[in-house]
Parts: sequence; structure tokens; C-alpha cells
Amino acid sequence: MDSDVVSPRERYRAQVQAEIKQHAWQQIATTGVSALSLKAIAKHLGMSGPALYRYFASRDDLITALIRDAYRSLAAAVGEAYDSGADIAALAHVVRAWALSDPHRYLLIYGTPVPGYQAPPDTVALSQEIMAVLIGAYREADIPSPDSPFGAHLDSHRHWTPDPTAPTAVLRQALTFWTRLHGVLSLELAGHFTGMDIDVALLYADEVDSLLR
Amino acid sequence: MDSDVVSPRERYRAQVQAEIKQHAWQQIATTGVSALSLKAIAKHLGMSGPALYRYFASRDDLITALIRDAYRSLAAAVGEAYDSGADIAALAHVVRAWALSDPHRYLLIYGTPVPGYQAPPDTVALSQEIMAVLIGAYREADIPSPDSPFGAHLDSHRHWTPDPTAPTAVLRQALTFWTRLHGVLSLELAGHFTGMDIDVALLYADEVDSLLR
DNA sequence: TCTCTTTCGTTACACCCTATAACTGGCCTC
DNA sequence: GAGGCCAGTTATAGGGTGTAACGAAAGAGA
Repeated sequence: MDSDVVSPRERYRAQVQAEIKQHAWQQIATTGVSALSLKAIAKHLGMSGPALYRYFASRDDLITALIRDAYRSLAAAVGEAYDSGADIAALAHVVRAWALSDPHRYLLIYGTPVPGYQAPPDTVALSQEIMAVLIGAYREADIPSPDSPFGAHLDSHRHWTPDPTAPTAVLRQALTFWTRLHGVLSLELAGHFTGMDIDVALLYADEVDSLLR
Repeated sequence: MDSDVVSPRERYRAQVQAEIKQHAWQQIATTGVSALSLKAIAKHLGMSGPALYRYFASRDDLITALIRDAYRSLAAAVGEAYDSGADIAALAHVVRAWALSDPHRYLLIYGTPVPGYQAPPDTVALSQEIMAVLIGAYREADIPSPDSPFGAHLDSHRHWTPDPTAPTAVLRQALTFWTRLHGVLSLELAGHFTGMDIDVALLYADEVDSLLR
């Protein structure tokens, strides 16, 4: 019932949850999500194994919380940039900087899905929040876009859009923003360019450029 | 010494190895690679646990073999299509068909890397084989490509190319083929378009189209 | 054919992990 | 101050990888 007043217990609980997540991120940053171990986190935290289950019902539960946080972080980064006047190209570079700052965090969202994992509904909302920013930026950019079968298809399949007033061409551009940049980023983060000795930033810039034409 | 003659023991060994891989693929197809269990495979095969270690030194060893096979399969699919006269667009659709026929196999190669995994040198060769086909197809297509910083950079960073005589513009186009199509494919396979009710084939076709201009 | 050696497969074990159950001790509320 | 709630503990079940030691079968050479 108490909306403002938070009991000391809840405060403590929230703090421990935050500490757990912090150590989880630390672990993920080095080993990736698949090697995330609750027991190891507990050890680092000075408490023993099963105690963690008071805070997260399961490993998947913790991962879900991390995914949620990652989405929130990306949405915030993109949203803040947009609010400070960033255009499409600037947004693209914000996304890349965010991805490179913690590759495993990016891969947690956009990488190979964890076997059992089901996306909770609110991550869809966060995903739409990001999409809404892209749509806003593309509306302002006002880039012409030729007709295509997919464009026509999208005209009748746009119930997912966070902005019903956005032109279909803009939706298409926002989707392409997503797929093209993810294409470069995910290959880069997965290490598929290592050995080629390529400056991926320039390749990325080329793709960003392609999104403005 | 015997180059042609294969001893019965080696025959048997090769066959068991093949059976193990077959069950491994079956398991991966349903649960993904991260849940691959040697013990479960052994059970299915009617032998008990540690026996598998006679055939694969470790779990990573088995996964490496699977990755090798996946690369070989993709290289073969692309190569055969090219030899039958496929152009860029046709090759793109071969790649998509191959990916959709076994999503986890695609993700095994191009998805989030397994924490400890190191790519063996011969997969690089197979990867170059695929690249060589793309380069060949793009040489025939003869598509003009405007200058860019990345193009200039690539001029002096092309030691990785399987075809030293290929124009830099072609290398760039082959790279873009890779990144753009992977962008759509990986998001599709990871389920990021579910809920949008989009016909991804059309979105893919749009991107294929972008590769020809 | 008989023996020696190599290889296969077994069980036993050490050591990781997730997750549950049962129990203890402390804090908060009434 | 008494009782309930909750954090954290150990014990345990059940899964996984991988090693060690042993038995059994199959091939090679005399």
C-alpha cells in the first residue's frame, strides 16, 4: 500500500539485488552469459549458494533482469542523444559506442537467444521505445524511399509501430537502420573481422552513410 | 603409411564419430549449442558417458568439428549454386535457405561465440572459400561503387582477400553482402521479428536489392 | 594358432553447476 | 514482549564435464 515509504527490508533487498546484478555484469563482461554462475556470484558476495534464490527465483530470472537493464540502458542512451538533437548518423554512432562499451551486454540482447528464454512483455515495450526514437529521427530527416514489395507489405503490417502516424517509408528506414547496423556490429563483436585487420569503424560509417540515401 | 587402405578400426571409428555428430546436430537443432550434452548423446547412442572421450577429446572439440562441418556445408551450397550459374541475388537466397533450413547451424557459425572457443585455422580457409565465390559473382556483376573513406582504407588492407586480383570495390561489395544479409538473418533467427508479423522474406529481398545498386 | 599390444568401453571418482528442502537466527510489527 | 516474516545456513538431489583405473575385445605378428 505504501507507495512512497519503503521499508528498510525492501531497501536492503533492493540493494542486494543490485549488488548481485553488478557482479553478474562483471562476470558476463569476461566470460559471456553462458558461463554465468550463481554460485560464483554468491561466493564473491560472501554468501553461500542457495541464498541467491531469495533474490532471483532462477538463473533465467536473473538473466531476464539483466536483459531488461540492458534494454533500458540502450533506450536511455539513444533517447538522451535524440533529446540533445542527435540525427540518424549520430544515433548510429551512439549505438555503436554503447555496443563496444560492453560487447556481451549487446550480445545479451541481440545475440543468439538463450535456449529456454522467453522475452518478457516489457522488453518489447523498451524495444519499441528505441524504435520510436529512430522513427522520430527519420521523420525529421525526411529521406525519400523508392517503392518495393516489402514497402507495400509493410503498409498492411504495421500494427507493431509505436507511432501510428509515421509514414510507412519511415518505418522501413528504421527497420533497415536496425538490420544494417546490427549486421556490422554483431559480426564485429563475434570476432569475425579479426585477422582481416580492417578498421570496422570505417565500414560502419559506410553503412551509416547508406542509411541516409 | 597406407593412403588408400583404411583399416576396419579406422572405419568403425569414423562411423561412430559420424553418429555422434549426427546426434549432436539433432540435439542442437532443438536446444541450441549451449545446451549440448555429451552425456545425453552417449545415452542416446547406447553407451555410457566417458566413452565419447575416445572420439572427441572434449566438448569444445566436438563443437569445433560441428562448426567445421557447418562451414563446409555452407561453402558447398554457395559453391554449387555459383557453379550452376547463380548470380548475386540467387546466392543471397541460397544463403537464406541454408540458414532457415537449420537456424542453429547458422547461429553456430555466425552467432554469439562460445566463451572459450578459438576458431581453428581451416575454418578461416573455408570462410575464404565462401568469400571467393562472392567476389567472383560480384566481378561478373560489375556494379559501380562510389568512393568512400572505407574504400580507401580497404585499398591498403586487403591481405585477407582470397583473390588478389579482385578490385577493391568488389571486396567492399562482398563484405557488404555479408553484413547486410547477416543483419536480417540473425535478427530473424533470434526471433526479433516475431510479434511484428512481418514477412521477413520481403525485407530480405529488399536488402538483396540494395546489394545490386 | 597363440600371444602381445592396441584400442574400446566400462565403472568410480573429483569437481563444477542449478535448484529444493528443512532448519536456524534475527528483525519488524503489533 | 510475543509471534510472524524473512534472510541465510547446511544437506541433498540431480545434472554436467572430464580423468583414472580396470576389463574385454579385436587386430598384428610369430
